[in-house]
Amino acid sequence: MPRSRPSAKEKLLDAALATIRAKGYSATTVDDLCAAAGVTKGAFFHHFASKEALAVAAADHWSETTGALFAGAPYHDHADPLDRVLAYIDFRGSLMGGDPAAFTCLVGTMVQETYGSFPAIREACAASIFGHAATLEADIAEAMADRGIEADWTPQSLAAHTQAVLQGAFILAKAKDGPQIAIESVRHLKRYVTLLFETPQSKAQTS
Amino acid sequence: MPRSRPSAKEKLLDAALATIRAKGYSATTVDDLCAAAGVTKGAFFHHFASKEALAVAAADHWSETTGALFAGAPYHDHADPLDRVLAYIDFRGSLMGGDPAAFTCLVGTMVQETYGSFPAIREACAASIFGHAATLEADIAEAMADRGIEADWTPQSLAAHTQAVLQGAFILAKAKDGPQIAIESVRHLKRYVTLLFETPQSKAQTS
DNA sequence: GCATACATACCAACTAGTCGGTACTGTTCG
DNA sequence: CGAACAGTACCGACTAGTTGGTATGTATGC
Repeated sequence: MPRSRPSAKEKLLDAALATIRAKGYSATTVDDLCAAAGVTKGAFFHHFASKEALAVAAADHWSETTGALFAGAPYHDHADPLDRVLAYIDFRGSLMGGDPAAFTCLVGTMVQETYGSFPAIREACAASIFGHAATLEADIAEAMADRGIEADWTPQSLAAHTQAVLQGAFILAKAKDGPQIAIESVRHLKRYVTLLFETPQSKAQTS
Repeated sequence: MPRSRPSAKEKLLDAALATIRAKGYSATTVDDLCAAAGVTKGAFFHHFASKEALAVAAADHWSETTGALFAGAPYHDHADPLDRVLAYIDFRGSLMGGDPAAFTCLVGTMVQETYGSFPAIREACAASIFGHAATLEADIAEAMADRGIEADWTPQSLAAHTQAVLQGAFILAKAKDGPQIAIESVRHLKRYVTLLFETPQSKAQTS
């Protein structure tokens, strides 16, 4: 792993995370990124074939960065799988504070702007979101098995739902320009998961 | 109400809803909007002082359009307030189909791109989202009173949470480029609300 | 000497916004 | 009545600045 001083490529990727989270993909110019990274345009197009290619690389970089954060987070330490899921939700809530640009999701922001126009970016964002969701499925499945729950929903669908709540919470936080409303939605999510696993036989069915 | 043939202003606002939902705010150019509306640039800047001003007007137009849609929707007809809330959620799910650009939310998309750079747009989007959420609060409060529920959450917070789930569901739908995943999140939301009002004394507390 | 990693100068296309002008719709006044 | 006037809606060529991307040069390490 060559990590002497950060190369132009690494600086550009880090700058992309910060800048695109704050301004969005379309409004972020190549010059913005070069200025934020402290490199020149030549360096940019030496490492990335296009602005679109940088966005794909940034989504992958985001997956790696956040993947490492969650892999090392303490919520995995609980013995009970349901406790791990609930602690994951708490952990997500604990990350919410300060400026929305600092705690919201790069790929959720990017996919909104690009899904119709840049399929490659959309796919990279989808891979990031659902790849992360997949890390929850085993714990959810184990918790269901533990408690003998037979439901009309799957671990995959509940994992996806947690990401929907988080992404939606980020939008509300941006609209309100503060984290409080997002934290409240995360509380609702925790309450939902708690109720799901409390309710005997999962008698709550939906149409 | 002068509604002979649609004026340039109306055509531009309608074009803005469609185009910005598909491409985002920053990637939508004034020329795009003029072409989609079939008017010239002169007409655009005759009616709107700037692109930003159009976005604010478009958010307001969105509020009116969707406000009328929901005001006239059949979910209000249920006698029981909880049934009204659940029918609202079903109604939201029933709107999800086809291309994401056709059923996702303009203001949720716009606020993501603009919250840090265009405060006026952010405020218009926030007003739209939370104004809509507020239309649910009375039914939720009534349902709580009906069932004697004393909870550590408020009607306002549950109403906001429904919007978070919907906004997040839209993001997942865009990432997957299809409505199915969003519909599943809406089912989870309905299950949550059902469980909340089934659980006696709302014994599920969160930290 | 040769690939990699940058830097500098540059360009064609596009961008939001401007500006002088036209067409139409009433209103006023002789 | 009808001519003069006024206000609004709209047109489309234009511009100054920005955009993503390119062409070319150079420094460094193997």
